Amino acid sequence: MPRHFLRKLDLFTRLSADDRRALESVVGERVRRIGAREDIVREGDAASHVHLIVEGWACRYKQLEDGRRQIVAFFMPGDLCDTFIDVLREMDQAIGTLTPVTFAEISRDALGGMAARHPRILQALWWDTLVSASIQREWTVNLGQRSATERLGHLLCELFIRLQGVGLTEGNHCVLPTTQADLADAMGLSTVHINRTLQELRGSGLIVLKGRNLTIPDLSALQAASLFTPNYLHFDHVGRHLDAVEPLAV
Amino acid sequence: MPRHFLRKLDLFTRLSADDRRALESVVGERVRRIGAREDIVREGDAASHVHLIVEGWACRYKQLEDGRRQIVAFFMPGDLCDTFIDVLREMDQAIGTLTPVTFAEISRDALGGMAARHPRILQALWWDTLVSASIQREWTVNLGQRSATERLGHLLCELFIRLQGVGLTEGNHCVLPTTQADLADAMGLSTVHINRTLQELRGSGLIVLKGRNLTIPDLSALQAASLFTPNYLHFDHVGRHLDAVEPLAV
DNA sequence: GCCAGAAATTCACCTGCGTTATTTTTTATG
DNA sequence: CATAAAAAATAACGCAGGTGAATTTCTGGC
Repeated sequence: MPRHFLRKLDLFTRLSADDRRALESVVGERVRRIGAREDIVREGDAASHVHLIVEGWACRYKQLEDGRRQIVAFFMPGDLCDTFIDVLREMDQAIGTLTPVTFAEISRDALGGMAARHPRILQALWWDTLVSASIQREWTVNLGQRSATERLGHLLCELFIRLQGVGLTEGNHCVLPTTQADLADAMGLSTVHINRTLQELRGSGLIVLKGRNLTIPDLSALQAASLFTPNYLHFDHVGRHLDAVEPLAV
Repeated sequence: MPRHFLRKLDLFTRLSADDRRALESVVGERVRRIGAREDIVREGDAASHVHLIVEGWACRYKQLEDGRRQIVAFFMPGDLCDTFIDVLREMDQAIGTLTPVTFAEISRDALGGMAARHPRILQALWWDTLVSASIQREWTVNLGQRSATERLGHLLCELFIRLQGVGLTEGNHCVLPTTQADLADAMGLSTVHINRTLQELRGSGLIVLKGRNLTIPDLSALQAASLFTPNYLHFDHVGRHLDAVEPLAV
């Protein structure tokens, strides 16, 4: 069940069969499925559960009083939301779906218990949490300094490489299920300008985007154009590269 | 020595005298002082130490290849940088001083050992880490959605309340040691526009700023003008309010 | 109290992106 | 397959904030 999640943790550490079994059982306990454009967690909710995205995309967002919405993070299969959240009392932002989503709802006790019994899993959860924080910082850089083209290009690089990390790319191609309005809310740009910017990226041959199908013909070219460096994703902890990760047994 | 830090943790939990002594000894082990505009940590450094700001201000920043700089976080006395960082291999951003800074350099082993022996401290460190992450997310909202005036007002609210949390305000007044260029780099605006925006905030009576001296005559007015809500700082975990925190014994 | 460099301020002009509105295309749904 | 609703694309115009260049005001060191 937590196929993509296990694959992602593999980027960081080697989990034992026992670890894997424990994870699978905790994750399998309570799995739910909801439609697109619904909330998994609302602002102000008690911080009681951790959620693992099994299928589909979601986002963390904050809605301002006057309606403006900022997406502060995208969640894709394999992503854990609010891993160690139980220390805080209530959620300060909401988590909503962008597509229909299947997710596992994990109680703090179940997660804590497992972490206590499986130190490598605990270590991997920390890594995942720290990487999320690192991504958040990079978003700050992205919104603060980069032009619309660089900014959007940077996001596409990040999403593509993260999808690669959980095995959801095929060659230089992946599925990008967000609408242009979602991208706009994430990048602090208007939908009109997202559209213009996508045209520009298309025009310069850096991306091919038809419907939900994204192809990046030359990832390093897009990276260069977007001032993107992947170090902040910390995918290289154990000194392996993506290509070197053997396919995950399903 | 870690006076402000202890005071901040007090917002979250009640530490025992024993906890406090342990913290003090770990923090006192290696204290250094460096000048303004120097780096404490450079991008690419091994992630070996944790730093506690004892006096002065610093920031986490990232410099793009072409010279643009984004400040992604401000550090003030009592702030811990990269608490659980040892899981990651190398730093993806740098930490530099804005003023002369006194800081404690804590080895991962010393911190880990203490955390293992003092569960309440561990819990408090988690809280601190999660609050930092929450602040980072709010910065994303700030840069993505708010206008220059709201954005800067929001930052000033946050800094003021954080200073309050470590006992560095007097009434509605505090010291703001940043230059306008620093504020510009943090807010993704030009120095010229930061200047214009400060004038505007002054003109509407929301702030009084002379040199490093900042007064906020009516904090709730500034909050309202900036769409600021303090929930993301999670200062209310134990249900107490700032006013109710007794002065810290020094 | 003087001096140099840093910081703040001001000015004039410009551009990247926003806004509003309309049209076209795609995608769900009965 | 028809239809409605959502998403994408296009267009015209406006403004928030950027740029570059002076100028003035602070600040720290002697």
